[in-house]
Amino acid sequence: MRIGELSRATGVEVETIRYYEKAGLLPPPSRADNGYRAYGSGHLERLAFVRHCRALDISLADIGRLLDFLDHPEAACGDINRLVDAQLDRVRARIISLQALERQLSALRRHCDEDLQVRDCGILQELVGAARGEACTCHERGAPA
Amino acid sequence: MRIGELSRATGVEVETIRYYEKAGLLPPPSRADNGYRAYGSGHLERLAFVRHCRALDISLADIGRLLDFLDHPEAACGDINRLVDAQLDRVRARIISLQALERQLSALRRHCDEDLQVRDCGILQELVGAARGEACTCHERGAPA
DNA sequence: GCTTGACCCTGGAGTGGCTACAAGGTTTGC
DNA sequence: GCAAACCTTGTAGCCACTCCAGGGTCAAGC
Ligand SMILES: [Zn+2]
Ligand SMILES: [Zn+2]
Ligand SMILES: [Zn+2]
Ligand SMILES: [Zn+2]
Repeated sequence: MRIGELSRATGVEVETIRYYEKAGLLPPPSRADNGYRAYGSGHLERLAFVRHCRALDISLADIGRLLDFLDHPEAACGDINRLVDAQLDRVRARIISLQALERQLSALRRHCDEDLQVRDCGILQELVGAARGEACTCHERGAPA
Repeated sequence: MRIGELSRATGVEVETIRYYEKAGLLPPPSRADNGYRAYGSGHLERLAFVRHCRALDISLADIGRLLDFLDHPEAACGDINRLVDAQLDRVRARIISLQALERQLSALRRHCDEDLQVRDCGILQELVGAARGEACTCHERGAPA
């Protein structure tokens, strides 16, 4: 299988496949006489695994760790659980901070309905006022996430 | 005001302030004889505005647009409303995709409770099976967002 | 035999929003 | 007189790609 076929079989762009190889997530395939990469079904399965984990927003570093586990089936699996737990914690924290953000943006949006001059726009007035510190705590301590 | 004082007054790191200047969000301040940047209260207010918008996760490019509006108070404000609407849409879409992700990760997490050998870990088995296409659609069409 | 187009290769640059140096100059306090 | 704390510029790194330049390879069609 050449890289274009692997790309079509998995829906992963050719450049991304080469990037994963350079990042150590895909073992370097053998090469045809002309230098073209030649993949087998093991590569396809491994690439699908990587993409499935990426769809779960798992970082490439963590995917590398999971692949190491696959290569060491007799090890203890506790670190896998902890990896998934940490991922879940990150996702939940991000959801909470985005929900807070959504509330702030909704409130902001309600400050202007019509097509006014900028000087009269309630949104901009609110932003300027909040930045001055009136009723705003959000930018005193870092971004929401 | 020197850059360190502005940094302490706003809680924004010195490097970030210089970065904003290079990005065109802060006008270049005047310089003292020794070449040190010398800021006034206008800079402080503008920097606070930038940080407040960043806390709302507005991109630097959009913040630049908002600053342009501040400099043109007689323009129509419709684009401001649209900018905030687009930001809200992005945040809401991201929340929905992260909630889907949270459900998937929670379901995944339930596949292993104990400290087993990797070969028996339900999480890893589930990941491998899903990557093979058993009951998985997530990686067929791009990442969740 | 010659062209066209699809495919492949490597290596480097760009994205956003910072952060972290390196290598120097300046000021402040003791 | 000297160290610590400040300032300057410029560059490189982070993540996970994405795109491009500048080439090589190969099959089909004329
Ligand atoms: Zn999947
Ligand atoms: Zn308005
Ligand atoms: Zn704020
Ligand atoms: Zn387990």
